[in-house]
Amino acid sequence: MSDCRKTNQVFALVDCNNFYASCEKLFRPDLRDTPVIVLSNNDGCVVARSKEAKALGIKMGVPVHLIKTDIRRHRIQVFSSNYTLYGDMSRRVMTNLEAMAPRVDIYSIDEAFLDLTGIDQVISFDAFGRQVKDTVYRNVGLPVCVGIAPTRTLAKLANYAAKKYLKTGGVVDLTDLARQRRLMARVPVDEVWGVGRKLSTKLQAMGITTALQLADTDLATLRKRFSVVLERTARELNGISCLSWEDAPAPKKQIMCSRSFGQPIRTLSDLEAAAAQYATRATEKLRKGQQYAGELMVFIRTNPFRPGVPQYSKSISVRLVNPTQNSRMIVQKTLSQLRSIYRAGYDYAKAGVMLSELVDETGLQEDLFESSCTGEEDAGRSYRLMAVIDEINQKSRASVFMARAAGPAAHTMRRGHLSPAYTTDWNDLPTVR
DNA sequence: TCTGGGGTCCTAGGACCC
DNA sequence: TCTGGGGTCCTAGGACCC
Repeated sequence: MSDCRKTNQVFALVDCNNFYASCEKLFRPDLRDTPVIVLSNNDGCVVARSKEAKALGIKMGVPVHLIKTDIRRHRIQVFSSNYTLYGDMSRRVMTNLEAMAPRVDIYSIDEAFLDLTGIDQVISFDAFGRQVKDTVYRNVGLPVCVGIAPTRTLAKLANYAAKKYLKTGGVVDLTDLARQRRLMARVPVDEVWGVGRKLSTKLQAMGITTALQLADTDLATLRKRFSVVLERTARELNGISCLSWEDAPAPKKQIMCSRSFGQPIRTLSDLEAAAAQYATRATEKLRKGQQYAGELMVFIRTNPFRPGVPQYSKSISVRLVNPTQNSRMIVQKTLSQLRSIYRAGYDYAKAGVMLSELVDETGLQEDLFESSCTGEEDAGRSYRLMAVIDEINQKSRASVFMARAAGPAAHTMRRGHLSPAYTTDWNDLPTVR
C-alpha cells in the first residue's frame, strides 16, 4: 500500500445525467417531460432511464418484457441503444472537459475525472464545478453533475450526492473533512464505489451499513476478512489517495467482441458467419491500439435463461505461434476453433471472440513479418492490405470484410426502436422547420 | 417471445521445483 | 507412526465497474 498517501490532490468527477436517455431526448424536444428508457443490445433489458422513468419505479437492468404493462400505461418512450450517437456525444463532452482542466481521465463513455489540484488558488472548487456544468450544457446540451474531493472514491460519493440532492444544484465540493463525514453517515455502504452486492451483504452482516462505518473499520480487519481492494476503498474514504493518475493510459490486456443473436442459431455455417464478424471487429480494435494478439479464445453458448431446453456452453483457447494483428489469420483460427467445439442439435444464443496476451511492436519477436505460414513478402502485403481495409471501413462502417462474414446474417441484432444517426449521417441530420 | 457487452483486478489452489 | 518448507508460475473463477 506504499502508493497510498495523504496528498493535497483534488479530483472532480464529472458524470452525465442519465446519459443515453439524455442523448435521445436532446434530439426530441417533444419528449422533454416524457419518461424515456434505452434498451441493451437486442432490445433485451433497460440500460438507461430518464428521471421521469426512474420516478415511475423502472429499475436498471430489468428485462423489458417484464415491464410491458408499465410502458403502455405510462406511455414510456422506448429506444434501442444507438452507440454511434452516444459515442459522438461523449466525444463532444470530453472535448469540452479537456479544454477546462489540465488533466482528464476518461473513465467511461459518460464520466471523467479532472485534476483540480491547486485550482482553488484562482477560483473556488464549487464555482469551478458550476462552470464545468454550465459549459457542457451550453456547448453540448447535456446535463452533468460534478463531485469534488481529495480522492477518486470520495469524488464518486460527492457526485452521488450532487445527483441525489436537488438543492446542491448538481455540484458538491467535498474537500472539507467534516462535510465528508456528515455525508458518509447518510450514504448506504452499497453506494460506495467498489462495494457491490456481494460485499455489501457481507458487510451488513458485520453491522457495517453506512459509508462512514466502512471508513471507520480497522484496515487490518478489512484486509483479512476481504482483500486489499476493500482496504484501499476504506483508505480512499479517509482521504488517502490510492487511485492516482496513470502516467500513460494502460494498454489493453484483452479485447473481446461478443454478441447475443437476434434469434437462435442452429447451423455451423450461421455460427461461422457470426464468429468471423466478431473476430474481424476484435482485430480492428487490436490494430487501432497497435497491438498484436498472442492468444485467441472462442466461445459459443445456448441461452442459460431457458432451462427447459438442452444447454451447451464451450470455450476454447489457442496460442498463436507468432503474435499477429492480421484479420485473415485470426478469422481463420477462429473458424477452425469454432468447428472443433460446435455440436449440432442446440439452439445457440451467443458467441464471442477474445484476444489476449496482447503485446505492442516492441514485444514482438524479431520475425515480425515472417511467420511459419507466410513469407516475408506475403506478410508485408497483408499488412498493407489490413491498413487499406481499416481506412475504408473508417469512412464507411464495415464496407469491406472477410467473405466468411457475409451471407445471410442470422445473428443480426434486434433493434426495433432505433433513433436516427442525428450527428453522424447527413441523411439523418435534424431539420428545423 | 423476450434477460447486454464490454473491461479490470485479485485470490485461491494446483503443479512443479529445490 | 511418521508425512518439510519454501518458492514460482499458471489458471480458473469471483468480485467489481459502467
